[in-house]
Amino acid sequence: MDQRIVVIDFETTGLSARTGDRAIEVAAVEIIDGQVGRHFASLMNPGVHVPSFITGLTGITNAMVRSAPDSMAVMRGLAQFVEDAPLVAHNAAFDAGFYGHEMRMQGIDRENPFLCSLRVARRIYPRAPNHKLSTLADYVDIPMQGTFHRALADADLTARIFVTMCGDIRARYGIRSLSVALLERLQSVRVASADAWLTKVGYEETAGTR
DNA sequence: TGCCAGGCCCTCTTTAGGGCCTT
Repeated sequence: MDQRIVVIDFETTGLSARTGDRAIEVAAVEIIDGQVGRHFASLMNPGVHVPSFITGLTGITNAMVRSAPDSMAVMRGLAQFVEDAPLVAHNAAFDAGFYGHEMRMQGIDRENPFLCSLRVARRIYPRAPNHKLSTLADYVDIPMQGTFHRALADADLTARIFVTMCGDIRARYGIRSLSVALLERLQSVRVASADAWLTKVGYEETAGTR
């Protein structure tokens, strides 16, 4: 894939922006020419309390958030880093919800398309024990660098898993031009028929170059 | 008062239910 894409991960106060939860940390990692490149990462202060459960899960404390830049500054920096790139997240519905919510709260108009590494993984690695980020890292033999449930470590790991998945798709099915559009199509193919669909796509691409 | 996320995905389905995944 020669298009610049950006992997994004939020740490938040809970599971839903709609019920008042807010982002407290964000990281974005770019992928260019199939290689992991620059990153953007920051804690952010939305002015809300961090629940003890979240501190236990992430290690992010109320003191850390209070001394962080406010949400406006961080989301502006994130918008500059992301630009108009397609975004990738593990369980994208979650991160897309917070991305849209936090951008709107700061008056920033962004409509980046999202790809879901979880949905792709379910189709490419149907035999994995499960499709949690940590399990997938073990399954494709990628070591974690950093701490789970911190934004930069999770985004970087997601980026390296995504690059590996794209490489496996190319190698397994003979697909050379692995575009964002093709991955969006793959996400909508039923899990049970993804293997046959990718085989067909690879065959058609090979036939088209003869 | 009682409840409190929500989209994806499979199956003992489709007039539904429950597990998976994210924090």
